[in-house]
Amino acid sequence: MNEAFAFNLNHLRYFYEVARSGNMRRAAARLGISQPALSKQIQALEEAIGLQLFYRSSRGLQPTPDGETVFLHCERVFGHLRDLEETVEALRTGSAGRVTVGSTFSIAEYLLPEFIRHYHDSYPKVRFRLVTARSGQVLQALREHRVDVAFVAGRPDDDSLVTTPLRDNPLVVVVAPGHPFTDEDGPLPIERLHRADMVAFDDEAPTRKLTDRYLDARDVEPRILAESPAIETIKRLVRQQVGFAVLPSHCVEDEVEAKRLVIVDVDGWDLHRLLYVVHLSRPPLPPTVRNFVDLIPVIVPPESLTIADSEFAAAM
Amino acid sequence: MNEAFAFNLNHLRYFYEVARSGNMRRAAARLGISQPALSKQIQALEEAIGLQLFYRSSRGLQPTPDGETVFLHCERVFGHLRDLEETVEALRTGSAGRVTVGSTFSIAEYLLPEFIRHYHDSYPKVRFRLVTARSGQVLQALREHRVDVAFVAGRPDDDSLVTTPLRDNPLVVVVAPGHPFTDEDGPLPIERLHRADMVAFDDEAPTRKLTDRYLDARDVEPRILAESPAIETIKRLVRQQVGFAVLPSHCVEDEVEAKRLVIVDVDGWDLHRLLYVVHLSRPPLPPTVRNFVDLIPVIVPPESLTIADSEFAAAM
DNA sequence: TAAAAATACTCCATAGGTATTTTAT
DNA sequence: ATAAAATACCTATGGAGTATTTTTA
Repeated sequence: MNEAFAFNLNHLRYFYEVARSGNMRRAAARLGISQPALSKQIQALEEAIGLQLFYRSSRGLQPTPDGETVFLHCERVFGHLRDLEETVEALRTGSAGRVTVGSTFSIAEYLLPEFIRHYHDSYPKVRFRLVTARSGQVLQALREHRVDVAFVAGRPDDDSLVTTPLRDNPLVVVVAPGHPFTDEDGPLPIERLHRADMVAFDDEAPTRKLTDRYLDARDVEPRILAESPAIETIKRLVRQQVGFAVLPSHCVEDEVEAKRLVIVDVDGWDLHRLLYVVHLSRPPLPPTVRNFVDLIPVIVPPESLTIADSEFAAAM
Repeated sequence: MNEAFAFNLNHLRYFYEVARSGNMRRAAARLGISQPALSKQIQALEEAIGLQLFYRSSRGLQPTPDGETVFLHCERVFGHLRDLEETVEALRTGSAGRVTVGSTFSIAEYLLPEFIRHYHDSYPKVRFRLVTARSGQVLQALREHRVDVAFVAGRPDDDSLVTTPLRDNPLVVVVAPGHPFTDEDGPLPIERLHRADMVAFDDEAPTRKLTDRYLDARDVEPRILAESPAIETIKRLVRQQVGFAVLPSHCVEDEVEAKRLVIVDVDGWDLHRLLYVVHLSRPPLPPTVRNFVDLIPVIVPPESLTIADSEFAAAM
């Protein structure tokens, strides 16, 4: 079945050192063991593999031709073992390896590139894999070890997970320039959203659920003309004047800057959620991942923490 | 100085098997050890290299990314170790390796090709190295392990050597066709060699010493016109009518057959020596060499053994 | 609750140590 | 006579066993 090796690594190390020095006393000293111990192990090796490996004389030991052959093989085996040790060392220090990140689409698009670039400056040999999905799926991947660390919106209620608040992430009402909401003088009363045309995430998306909840609590029920799981699609529809949308503010920064979208100042609007970095509480994070997580610049206004968070958790 | 490895081969074997089967119980069974023993060793390995190698769950174990990396290295290391084991196995059975043969010029030229071809039929993967020198040098090479086996003329008196008679090897008087010795009607009286022109080995050669002794004992002293260590040179000189020579009979077979040399029937001529296969009594012969020696076709007429032999030994 | 791994403990095989003998030049 | 390896004998470590507990799905 699964045969053990006839020899072990110490046998080979000892043999190698004796072959190199041709002298048991010296070899034993270099190996940090006694001469008789070494002598015995060399004999044990010869016995185990059934070959005479040295010519003995009163001047020391000289490898036989068979010994020379074994010697060459040892060099190759040791070479690979040193490779393995170096790899292990790199993995242990986190200077090499791979980090698999799971993230929602929006975080992957708007925050991760910066985090990865930042980390990469310090650890250029570590490679990245990115898995994007909705928060729930990302967390499932985390639990199944398909990703090392997850970026999600809202704190998952699972004590096998370690969650760290990452960003306060306001959801804002956006419309295209020229939309009736933009005519308003002063803040838009929230009632104006009632029955208004809206473009929304599909109803699996946590953001959609959160938004529905928030509007419902304020007796606002928009007319949802279009649904999509893709932010880019939603933004495009809004720009086509299909309706308003509620989107994470960081996802519309560029368009607002370019005046392709407008954030509507809805009276009393205060919809937040927190973005979280999440990893498993056990086993301990591998060093690469630990380093990555430690280098993420966390920016959370302290006052925004509890309320928005609990509200979101309830919506999950 | 010379650092031990943080792990041993069993650690790697165990890890490998667990990673393959994802199940300690099964892996332990395949490895022929108990589950707790395996569990402990896997933990010891993780401890030793400082990396978490598996995700544990109640459904078994799954390698971490670091574990996967180590796994790939294991495969390479095991590949080389299997190579080493196969090589050792081949050397042990004698099916591969190298035999270094030391031989006198004449034996190397006239007998060895046949021996090697014969052996090669059974062991095609074994390579040969041939070292040719005079008997004394060949035996010295044997003592210093520079050759595995020696072919020499005459039994060396050294009880660290094992000698096996190989061939009875008559030394014969040869001349070119047309030489005066060939005019004789019936056997040539040995006195005719006295003062006759002769081509001889140089005076370091054992054959020369033996011949000198033999002739001297019979009060014959030829005039040595030319000396050479090389048989081919001597034969060429004889064919040029420079004189007669005393040569090993097996060295002149071809020329006698082709009538380029003639063996002279000297009255009462009876000069023999034995050719020997010699190896060291310790250490035991490596299998390749053992097989080679065992396959040498030894052909010695029993009656020729003792006398010729002792006479030669005295001449050494 | 069932299936798996981890722990607790006991035991023994063996690698290694010291003292000494043997071997070869 | 000397310098080396081999042997004899003892010790202790760690790898492996059995019985049991812990964990998680």
